[in-house]
Amino acid sequence: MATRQFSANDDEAKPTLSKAADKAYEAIGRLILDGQYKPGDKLSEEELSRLCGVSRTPVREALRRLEAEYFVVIRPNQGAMVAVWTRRDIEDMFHMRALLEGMAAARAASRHDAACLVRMQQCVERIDIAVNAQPEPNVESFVSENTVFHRIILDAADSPRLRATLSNLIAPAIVTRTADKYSVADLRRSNEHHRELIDALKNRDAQLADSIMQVHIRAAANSYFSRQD
Amino acid sequence: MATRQFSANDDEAKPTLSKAADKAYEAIGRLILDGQYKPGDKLSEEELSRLCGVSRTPVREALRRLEAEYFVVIRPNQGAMVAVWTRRDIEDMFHMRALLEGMAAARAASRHDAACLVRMQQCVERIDIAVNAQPEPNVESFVSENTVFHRIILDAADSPRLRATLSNLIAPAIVTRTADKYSVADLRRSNEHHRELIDALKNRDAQLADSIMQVHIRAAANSYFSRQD
DNA sequence: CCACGCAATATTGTATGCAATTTTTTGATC
DNA sequence: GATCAAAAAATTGCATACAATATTGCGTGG
Repeated sequence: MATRQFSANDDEAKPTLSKAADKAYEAIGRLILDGQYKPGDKLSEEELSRLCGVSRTPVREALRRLEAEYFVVIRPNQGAMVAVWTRRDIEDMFHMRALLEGMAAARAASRHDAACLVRMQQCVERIDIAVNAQPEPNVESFVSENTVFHRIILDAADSPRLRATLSNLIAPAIVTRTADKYSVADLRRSNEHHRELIDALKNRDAQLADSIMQVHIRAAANSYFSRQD
Repeated sequence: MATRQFSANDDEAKPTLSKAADKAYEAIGRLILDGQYKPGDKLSEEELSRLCGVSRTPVREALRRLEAEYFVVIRPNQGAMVAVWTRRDIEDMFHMRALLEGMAAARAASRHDAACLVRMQQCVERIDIAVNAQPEPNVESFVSENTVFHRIILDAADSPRLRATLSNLIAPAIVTRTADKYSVADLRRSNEHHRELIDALKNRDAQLADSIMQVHIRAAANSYFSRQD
């Protein structure tokens, strides 16, 4: 749909990434994630078009997409800059995610099929491996498997609108997550929530699935904020 | 921000609507709302650029914005078409609105100031007038005042992210509302909810405000679906 | 030395032309 | 007459040139 993970593959199989606008979107997103441009930095169209190897037209389109996903802020006649997220912005996004992913979980409870549960179970097992890796947890693997897990539920919810809305909230969250490390205890508890979720879905308990998911996201928010400030 | 109401004024005072892209956005939005293009219809860039009196470049930008707001669907290399909303799509949007506007109401409960309440009270009174108009309710006035009422709460919630996300869900709802008439009973009940909301906000009861708002939106959804299908 | 205004510069916004892809038409074959 | 292939037409995607707006630097006056 509208959101990509800057490297994870998309909905439909796309033969190539030939589209210049996609290339720009991908490249700019990566530049921001990698910290080449920091929050508040100006994003010059010409500069980006040189870096991306395409003209300004697709760069502009990419910037508009990134604006819709809260990665950049565009002011008329003044160009784009990397969005600055306050603590409250991030809190609000966690809060909204909690509500909407809770809704997704509730819907998934009544719509999922057996294949979903199997795939979710596999995710949980891979997350276990990532968490228990020595000498320290494999955070990268954790994050990617966690993303897949949530995506399975979102797909099972089978609501294009919910999916589109949530995508714009989840993508930014990935940024913040990959940036730092969670404690091992946090990671373990997170995966416990995943197990509970699978059980709730198995029992087709929509209300419970909703609640667990909300707790799950709120806990992630707490973990996120506990370490730094 | 990203969303406009196709005629209602925007956040900041803008001297003119000189921007070609804005003009295109406005014009195309209106063409869709007025039914000149119906759901599923192809939106040719060249045709639109002629109708809007601007070149294809700003038309393309306008179409991308409208895509973000679920008004149009764009398929790569195949252009844009007016989005087709299934009943389930609309239900889902009401559901998401209920959750997020509930969140907004809860936040507003702890943040609002006196001026907010006064303005909301004025809205409610104007809605009363619209509802009781003879020989039949003034639906247009009802819709516009209702929009203002909800906007006041959203502003009081003071969350840029919530505001941006909700804007994309509310704009489409306006389309569906203006299209048909609600019963007088529905309109009255809706305004009763508004009064209850003001009371809850006055008492700084976040939980209650949340619940009332959710009921309010759900009721609107029911009214919407009860008449046609 | 600072404030203000104006010119010079740089950047965004729009129009147009060309390339790439899709859609339609046409015609040949079964 | 139907089916498929290939060419022609139309449309989207991209690059470039130009116009409009904002920013910067300089000079003048206080």
